[in-house]
Amino acid sequence: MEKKVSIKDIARHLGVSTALVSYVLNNKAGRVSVEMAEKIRQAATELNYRPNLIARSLQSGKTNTLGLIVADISNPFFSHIARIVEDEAKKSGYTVIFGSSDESVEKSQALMDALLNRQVDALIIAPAEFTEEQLRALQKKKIPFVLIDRYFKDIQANCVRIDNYRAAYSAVEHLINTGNKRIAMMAYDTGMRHIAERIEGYKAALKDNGITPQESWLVRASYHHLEEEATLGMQKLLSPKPVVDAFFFATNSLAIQGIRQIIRLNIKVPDELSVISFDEADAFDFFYAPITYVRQSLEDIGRNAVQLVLGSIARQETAPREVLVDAGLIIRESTKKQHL
Amino acid sequence: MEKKVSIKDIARHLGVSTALVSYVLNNKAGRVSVEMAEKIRQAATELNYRPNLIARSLQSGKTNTLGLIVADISNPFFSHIARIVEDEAKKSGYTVIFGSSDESVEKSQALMDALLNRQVDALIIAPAEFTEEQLRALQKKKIPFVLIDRYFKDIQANCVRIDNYRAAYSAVEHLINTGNKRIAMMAYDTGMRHIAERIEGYKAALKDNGITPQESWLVRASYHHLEEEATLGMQKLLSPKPVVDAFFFATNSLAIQGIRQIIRLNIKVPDELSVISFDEADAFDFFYAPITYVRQSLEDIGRNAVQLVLGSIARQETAPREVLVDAGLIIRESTKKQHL
DNA sequence: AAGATCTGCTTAAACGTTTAAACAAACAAA
DNA sequence: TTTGTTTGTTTAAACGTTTAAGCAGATCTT
Repeated sequence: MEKKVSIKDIARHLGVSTALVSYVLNNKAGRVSVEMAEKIRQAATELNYRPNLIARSLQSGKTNTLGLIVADISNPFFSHIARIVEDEAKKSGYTVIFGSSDESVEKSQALMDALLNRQVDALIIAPAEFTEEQLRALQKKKIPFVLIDRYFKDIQANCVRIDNYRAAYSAVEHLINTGNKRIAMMAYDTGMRHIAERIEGYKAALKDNGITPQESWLVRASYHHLEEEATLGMQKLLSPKPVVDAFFFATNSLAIQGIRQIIRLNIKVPDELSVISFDEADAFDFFYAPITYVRQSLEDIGRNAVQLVLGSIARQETAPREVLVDAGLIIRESTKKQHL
Repeated sequence: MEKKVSIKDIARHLGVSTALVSYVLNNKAGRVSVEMAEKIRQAATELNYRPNLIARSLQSGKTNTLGLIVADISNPFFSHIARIVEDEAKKSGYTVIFGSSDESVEKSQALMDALLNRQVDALIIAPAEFTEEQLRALQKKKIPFVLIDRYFKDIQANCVRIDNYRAAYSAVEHLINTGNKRIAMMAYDTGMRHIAERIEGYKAALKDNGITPQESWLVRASYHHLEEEATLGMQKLLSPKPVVDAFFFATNSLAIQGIRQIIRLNIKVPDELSVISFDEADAFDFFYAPITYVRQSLEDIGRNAVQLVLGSIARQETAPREVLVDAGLIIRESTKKQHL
């Protein structure tokens, strides 16, 4: 690593003070002569000066960096958001450091520590379960942050999300309207509110249509043993022949696993089983009966999250804002029963 | 943002010097009394001291941060690598800042500047086309970096990749062995070497088997107009009926677009058309004829990249190393012609 | 008893910026 | 002419660390 050019080098090179150089290079040159300014700028390019943002940050207390905490950056849902966040942040001169919590309290804590030690100006977080305390700690330290996708009942914080209850309700309603009665749902085995509300929406839609939700219809799978538990759960309801008319998946990762089973068991969609999922996936288009899904605008989520949190930074303290983004049902073959 | 606790605060609190506190907290305590050390450590936890890594970095000249530059973090290929890189880096106490170059020379340059200004210790780069100069600049500045996935003929640098020629060759060979003669290929419209070598491998395999590659069989699509150009290119060869027996896609993003067309045109795979792609995708499993693909281990790529670049940091200057990771053909339905 | 060594701690400089305050010279106002 | 203001620049401190060097006091050597 070659010796880097600092403001000091420019100053020495021109025989002036570092202060002057700094003023010019930051355009805070209220009272610098035009000639001097020109000379300094020229020397800067000549010597190929690059500001050391670390030094700047130490002095200013701002890093112009956002920390992004998601469950798993390799999950397309989150990586897509990451890209939006990146672009939106860049517009305001911010850089993004990311980390995957792996839905673990400990990793989440470690991540936050690492990001905060690096003095990120704010955090964008898709929080893992049982991390309320960590969020409260952020609030106590007055670190601006915004939650995305997930949220907690007893945490008042900036949050960008959809109305999960309503989205799930309409999805299930659609299943009912297309002639399904025995409707199963697969959800993560978690108490997280976004999932809980999807389940509530599912149950409410059933009840409101005179269907009594059966406990056995609700398949739970844990994040860390998704494949096994999803497989097992699906088999119970689908093998040898489906005992339900339809399946509603609470996330796309669950749907991917679930549909793998549907393929393996050679169940005909939608005739033997209607299918609906949350979120998008290329895979949904490639299935012979393209999957109907609840679309949430990741663009809206990412953009609003950045806006919100940059706002919080700018005007110091603000009452937490909650942004609800739209979610819509994209209806396709997987919910079109032939006999209708 | 509440006042943060610094080493100075601990020192004042105990009436000792900051040096002593620093020595203890860094376990460089060769000559500190046990009682004092204990007192300091206790005060540190009591006051909830968190080291300011920015300050540490300024002093040490190391940020323990890696910059990751990919074409698009929302592309599963890259986001998967990002996750591996993240995990592998964390093992050595490193954090990752990422950015998407969007296959643009300018964005790539801007990204590098941004990352270097933030004093990242090294870069992991999937370089965009025509960025050779940028890489040479890095070499001149002696910034450690490692290329992944892509590489240049005239740049001697650390690099982790597969043997693209050979991988493509075997893929096409497989198509030939399963009875295909007129074999088309879709590739990005780029001179990038990894793509060029895949094309060479494709042509060589044809020639070696007595098939003369037709120029019209090679469909080119640009990154920025992928959808239109891929659509158009596919239609020329497939509509109204396929004039080729098989299609070989140079990347999974190309395959996704291509297969969309195959679905739209209702072409039967593999009977009317065999299909093979590079890289994995959930979508490949969901197609009625699961897609045969060339698998490269993203784990190997990510892990080796981090190892290589951390090695470069540690032992200052090293001759560039090139790591070839394995690639294997995963054979499935999309290349199993019925009449064989 | 005098020097040498060890022990436990402090001093102070450095990393590369920013920025309030000071200052000298030039100019304007009275 | 004196006083005041403006202009262009410098000084110096600060941000939170690390770390070489220094320095007393205690302990060991001979």
